[in-house]
Amino acid sequence: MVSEELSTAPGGVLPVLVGPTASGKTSLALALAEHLPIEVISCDSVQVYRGFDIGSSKVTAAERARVPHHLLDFVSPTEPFNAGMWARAADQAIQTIRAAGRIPLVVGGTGLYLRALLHGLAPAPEVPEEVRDALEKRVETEGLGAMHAELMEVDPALGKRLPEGDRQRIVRALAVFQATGQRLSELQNEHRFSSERYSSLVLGVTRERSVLNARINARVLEMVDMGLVQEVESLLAAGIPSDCRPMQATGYRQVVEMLTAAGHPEEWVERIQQAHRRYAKRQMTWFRSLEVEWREPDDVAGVAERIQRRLEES
RNA sequence: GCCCAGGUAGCUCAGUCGGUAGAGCAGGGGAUUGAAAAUCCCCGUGUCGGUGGUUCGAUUCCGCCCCUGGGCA
Repeated sequence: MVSEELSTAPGGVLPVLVGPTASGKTSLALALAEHLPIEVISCDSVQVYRGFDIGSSKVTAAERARVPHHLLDFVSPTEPFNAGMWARAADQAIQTIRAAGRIPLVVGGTGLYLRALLHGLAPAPEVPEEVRDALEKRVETEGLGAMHAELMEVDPALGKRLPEGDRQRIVRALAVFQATGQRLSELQNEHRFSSERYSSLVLGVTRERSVLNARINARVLEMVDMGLVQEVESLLAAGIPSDCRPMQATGYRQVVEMLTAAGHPEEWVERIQQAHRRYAKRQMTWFRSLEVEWREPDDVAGVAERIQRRLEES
């Protein structure tokens, strides 16, 4: 429940590269390394986990040998992890890279993590798992409606804002109140992502929707060829529970369902492709709300120059 | 060739006792404050197969034609 606040603002411009899944971020980042002394900080909520490689399109060992990557494989799949922890780890990585005289480049598509890094999070604590588990049980026995009603009692502002179906946020808000006696809405209102923790340059790449969809479909097929199912099977065999965080992620969840389905798991590949397409759509919603400077995915020289120029300005 | 059942949204279908239509899925948009690849919210005009007829009015009733599936020859 201890939380160092995310408030320090280290100097220097922080370049960031965003884009939906399969848009070509990784190749662009790798190519950029030919022009600039960059090290990549992965901003990805699944790639942080050890063993979740194929399904999360993690860069290969060979690629990592070419360009140093940070914040990959540093969390155990069963360990609690969250945006605040990621942002703190990213702060560290940025410092380390800068201390070595190199350029940190944040690359990824996890909107909340990026926001947490650039603007911090409300001074709300992490809540003990037990508190949340207890609330989850109550959702099962008493129903979500009752939980929402309770939230209306303790934190009406947030209760009004949250739809009755938003189980995750309702539980979170109640958990914060139980653990600290503070209303999450008040903590959030003080914060509002108003401060800039870094002066950043956010560049983005994407593709026309139909092209992106085709790339996503192809990439999922590649994952299957590379052994996505075997990856999941061996993780499960190694004792990683099927209900842990990363097993809920796009693609992994569908494979788990396919492996455990009693009926006929037909068309599971299509379902994974569809899940990724939908994910890309949600990612785009994050990026549209950011101030993103959009670039062509193959414009390596142009992007390198833009980053260079911005770093010199500061 | 004859008989039957269908032809309505991208798909599967519902429906209109005659007043030009709506669900699921697909798809799209949005939200997002320590689970975020998570969790949630919103969005349904389409020659109702074609064409004639009856009618003030036809996607709906009638005739013919076309297409699909099934049955009989």
